Amino acid sequence: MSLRAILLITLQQEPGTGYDILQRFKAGLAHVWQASHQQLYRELDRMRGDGLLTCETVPQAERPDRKVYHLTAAGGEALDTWLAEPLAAGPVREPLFAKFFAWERWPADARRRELGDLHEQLTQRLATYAAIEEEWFAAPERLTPAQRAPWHTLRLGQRLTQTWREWIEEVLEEGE
Amino acid sequence: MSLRAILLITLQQEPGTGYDILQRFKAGLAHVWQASHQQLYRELDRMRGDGLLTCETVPQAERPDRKVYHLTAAGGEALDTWLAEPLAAGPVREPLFAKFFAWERWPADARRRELGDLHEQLTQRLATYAAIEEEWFAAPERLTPAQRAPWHTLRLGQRLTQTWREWIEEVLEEGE
DNA sequence: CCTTACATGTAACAAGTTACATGATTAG
DNA sequence: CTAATCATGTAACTTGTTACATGTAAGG
Repeated sequence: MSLRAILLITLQQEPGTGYDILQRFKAGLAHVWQASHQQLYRELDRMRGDGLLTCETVPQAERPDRKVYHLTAAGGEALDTWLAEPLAAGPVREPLFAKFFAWERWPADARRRELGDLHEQLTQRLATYAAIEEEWFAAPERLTPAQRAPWHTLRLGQRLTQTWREWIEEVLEEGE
Repeated sequence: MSLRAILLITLQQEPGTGYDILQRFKAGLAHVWQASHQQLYRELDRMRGDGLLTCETVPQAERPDRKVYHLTAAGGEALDTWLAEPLAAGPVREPLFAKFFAWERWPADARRRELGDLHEQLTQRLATYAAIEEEWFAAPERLTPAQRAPWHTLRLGQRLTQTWREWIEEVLEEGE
């Protein structure tokens, strides 16, 4: 259901094609959601079949037709229903943690390399977050609540990433 | 591949049946991995088919036979291969964040209820973590590295949970 | 010449969920 | 009587990944 909800939210803000939505994901929702184009096209078609969306085909010269999807009234209701009911807690699945349970078999050099690489990725992610924050949320106190809401998600992303990074540093220090 | 790796690790520590593995998940691996019994039985059978496990059927009176799975040499190699290569970063998918991008449509009371419930769940989880820590890791400085490794995963779990909880408090405060 | 942007899809597979099914034993 | 523990599975479905497929136009 989550992908559906994401698509309902995206299309409620503005109608668009599968391709458009992918671009929006890359631009602003990347730290919130990722999906492949195959998933999008399949899901959009199903949602149309379920009456949540309508599809308007816009022919183009020398290019495939654009299929612009719009939210229907039923789609809006489905979104409101989803927003109203609390989300079920997802299952815990942390593959990296599994390696810690096979510590003796996990070669020390592979471990240092893997944790080091991860540390670097997290550092990079923090830089990306900082750039997004500077560009969009430079003055959070002057934003409306609705504008500040996405900023909150960014802030949590930052803090979780920092927490991870500190932890990696500690683990690496210990196995000096 | 991750479920496979988890099963290889679990069975490398000690052979067992699907049912045994589920119990072990509940006992000690719950903050690392969760899987349903259907997933286990299916995956164990496939792994046997791929030569990673052997299956010894132990008949029992008045109960279904126990199917005890053991790691084969190929299974050990598969595990070592998995440990040696770094994990690919998983995609980001945080359904709760999506609601923040539909802030105006998200009713304030539903929001407060959902965040409040989540806060409570996280508090409960922290209590569970604390109990596990007291029971198994009371004196971490006296543990061997291999024994301390699972403790690290618990520590990160604690800190991530705390980070989440603080963030929820801030969001709730703001929408007073 | 090569890559990126534009714009859509099919097919097969892997992973995970939900529902259904069986059947004895033990504890409350 | 009810629920939990032991112990296994099948079937249908949803979700997500990977590989394959097509074709133009613009920019370096």
